[in-house]
Amino acid sequence: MKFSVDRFVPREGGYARGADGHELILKTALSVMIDHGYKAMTLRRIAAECGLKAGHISYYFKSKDDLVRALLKMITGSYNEAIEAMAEKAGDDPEKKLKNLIRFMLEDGRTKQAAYLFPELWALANHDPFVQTCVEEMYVAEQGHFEEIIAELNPALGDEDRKNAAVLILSSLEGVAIFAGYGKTWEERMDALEEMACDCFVAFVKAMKPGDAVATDGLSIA
Amino acid sequence: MKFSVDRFVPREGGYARGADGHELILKTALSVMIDHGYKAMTLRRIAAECGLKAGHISYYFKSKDDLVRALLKMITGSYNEAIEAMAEKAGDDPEKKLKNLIRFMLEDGRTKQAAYLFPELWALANHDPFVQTCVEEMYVAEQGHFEEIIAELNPALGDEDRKNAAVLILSSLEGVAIFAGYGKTWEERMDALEEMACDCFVAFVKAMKPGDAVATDGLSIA
Amino acid sequence: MKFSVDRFVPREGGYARGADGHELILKTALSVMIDHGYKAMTLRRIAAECGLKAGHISYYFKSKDDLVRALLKMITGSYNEAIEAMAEKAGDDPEKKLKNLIRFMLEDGRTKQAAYLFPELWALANHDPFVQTCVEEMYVAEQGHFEEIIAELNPALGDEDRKNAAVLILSSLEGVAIFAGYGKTWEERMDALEEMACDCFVAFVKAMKPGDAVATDGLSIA
Amino acid sequence: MKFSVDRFVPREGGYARGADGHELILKTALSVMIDHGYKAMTLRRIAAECGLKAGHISYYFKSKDDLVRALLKMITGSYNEAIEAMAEKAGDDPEKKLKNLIRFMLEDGRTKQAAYLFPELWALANHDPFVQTCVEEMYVAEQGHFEEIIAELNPALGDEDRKNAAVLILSSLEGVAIFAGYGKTWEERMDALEEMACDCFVAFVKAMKPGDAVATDGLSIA
DNA sequence: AATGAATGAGCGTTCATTCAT
DNA sequence: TATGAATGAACGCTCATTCAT
Repeated sequence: MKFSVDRFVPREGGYARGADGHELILKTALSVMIDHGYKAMTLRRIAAECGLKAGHISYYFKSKDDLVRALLKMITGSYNEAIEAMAEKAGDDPEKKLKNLIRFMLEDGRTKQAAYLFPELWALANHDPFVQTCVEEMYVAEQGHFEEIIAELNPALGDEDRKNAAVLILSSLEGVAIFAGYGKTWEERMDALEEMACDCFVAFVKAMKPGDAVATDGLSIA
Repeated sequence: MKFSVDRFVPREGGYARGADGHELILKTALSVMIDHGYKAMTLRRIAAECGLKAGHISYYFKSKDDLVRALLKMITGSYNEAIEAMAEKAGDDPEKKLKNLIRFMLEDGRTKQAAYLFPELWALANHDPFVQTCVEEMYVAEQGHFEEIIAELNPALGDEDRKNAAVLILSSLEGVAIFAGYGKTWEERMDALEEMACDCFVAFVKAMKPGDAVATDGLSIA
Repeated sequence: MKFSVDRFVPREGGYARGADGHELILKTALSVMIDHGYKAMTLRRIAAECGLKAGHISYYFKSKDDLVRALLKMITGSYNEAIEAMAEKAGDDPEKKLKNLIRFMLEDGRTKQAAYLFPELWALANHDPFVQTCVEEMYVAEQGHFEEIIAELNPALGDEDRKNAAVLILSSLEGVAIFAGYGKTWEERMDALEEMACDCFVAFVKAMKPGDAVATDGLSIA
Repeated sequence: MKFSVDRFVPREGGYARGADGHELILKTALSVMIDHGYKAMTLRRIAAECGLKAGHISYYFKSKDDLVRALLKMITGSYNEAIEAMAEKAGDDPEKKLKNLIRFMLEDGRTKQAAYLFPELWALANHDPFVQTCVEEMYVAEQGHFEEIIAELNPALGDEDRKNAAVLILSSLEGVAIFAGYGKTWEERMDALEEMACDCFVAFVKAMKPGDAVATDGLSIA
């Protein structure tokens, strides 16, 4: 399973004669943002790539800000769905589930979409509270998924330890995904990095000791 | 030691009137980029925050592109210097050195500068080969530093294993830094995350087995 | 018949609001160029004289260069049409036809339009290949018209003699037109100059001898 | 003898260490105007080609307008001198003198300087009374020279006839010079045009009849 | 639902000019 | 003399937006 532009579009289905206006525009906006960056995502360009005229976008979206917000909702909503879908269809073995999730996230980083989109989102989020909230919600959901698996893999852990471990793994994987993802110098190492990440984080979760969030004298592992 | 805006503007000449124009402008441009994002970094805004007029920026930088390039060189050059400085003043214990480096990177993420600047750079790099090259060079240097420490900590590792481990740790830390860095929801967890990251990655490097990049039957730790 | 600004703007569409934008803008641009020179023909000035705002010009012409090119095409196209129209409605007597053409060109020089426009075009042409080509094409057509009349007036002439005579007369008339045309010190002499030019060039063509481009022992006239 | 950039420069001679500031700047301004047109003749460009800085031009010329005026004075002054020099060293035969003058003017048109400079001057003159006066004065002097020769060649002519003939020939030659001069499509015809122009205008002057400025029933020639 | 016309603000840039040094 | 710093206006152009049709 991968995140794709098409996944962002379906909404309620039923396409009258091609795509619904909103969807077509959002889909096009997304592709412009991915291919040329947010700064190149002008209404004119979106319109041109839709086969529409610039002024017509305003019919669907009152302002560019509205469009951006709808776009963000679409993107993060789609990721939320994908995460939930993953959680449902996961098997029984918690170690396997964690590895699957790690591999899923890093595979996503190999797509142009993820590797080019997320830096834009992060940059936007730093200066736009709405974007920040959207992105945060998305990651909170992902974090919850990690927490569930970690709880299965090491049931002895306390709440805080579990949360922190989830955040560490989640954020690390995001880093690896955009650092060694699509188009990057380190892209060819991704296969090895996936295996390493699986081993590293599975071992870490297994080795964690409950009671103290951080073993002050070093972990007992090794 | 931290990276700060001031570190970027070391030279202080004996010029006629006030500080050297290039440095003042670059310093201001950087602060605008950090505080308001690249898309808000217009020549007029930089000029206004410098107390200059828009046209005067062109006196120092032939074009905005020139300014951006000089800015990039300044930023990455400064980070390169900081990394080298760290390498030189490190002690003897490789484990301590690795932990220091990990903490250093995550502490940097707690500064607004790093947390807000790097997403902008990554976004820019995806659509501007020059930025990509600058950022890459910076990370290659950091990667080299990690490799040296890893080689000391686990001398049995082969070249590829060592390189991959360095990339995994470096990119993970970048992810954690911006994910749980300045202004983010997870910022309050950063102390715990630092300790966890130290334990996780030190254990991982120690546990790595030479010969096969990944121990197929699970790591021997724990 | 005279060339006038209005002649440049023949088409009159049934558009929604007012005249067609392209034509209005080109017409205004022309009048600015005539009244104030090419260097004063800024988009803002054209817009202001149109009752538009500067940015709106870019809606009709992608760039100023595009506008200039369209303007050139309009000007030279209109002259080409006028020349053809003249050729068609000419009578039978070749001497009369030549005199008519001479008078036509010099009368044109008495209009502000011609007297002020052509020096701008020549200056532009020297540094802009596109303008040079446009202007050249226009003059080649005029030259052809002269050649036809000369052939009738002195059928014995060879190709080269005829061409050279046409170029001599055409270029001389252009010189007289701008030298003693609208607004010049010598403007009051134009009536006399027209008669003189007619006599001079008609006599010259009649007196030309075939075989050698130039009669080395002086012309046989007088 | 030709007009050349160097001819414009000598002034009072004695060059201290290279050229005097005024002269160097004017000379450079002229070459910029010829090579790139008046619209490209910016103070910055002149300064750069002089090896000076832009602000320094203002030390020599209070304003750009001052510079342009000095430049015009230099150009037309130099042409006036050349015309006088020609008049002095001319021989006895009036026909030869007229032909020499015609050839001189057309040869001048074959230089880039004349062919590129004069259209700029005419364009400027139409919108700047000072330039207009300068250029007019220059041509009045040339006209005087033509009148003298015509008086010798056809002493029976009245004042007005002589003046008009001078204007006709002078303006025609200016037309031919820039029309078939340096860099133009018709440049290769210039040898033939020189001969034709000599024959045409010499014959015309000789054939002119006194008493009526214009023979109302056609000239008696042919 | 869709377009073309129009606006106003802002962009990066260039220019002539001023002025202290 | 000569320079570097600085200004303010204008340039061509792009943008989001509005609105009548």
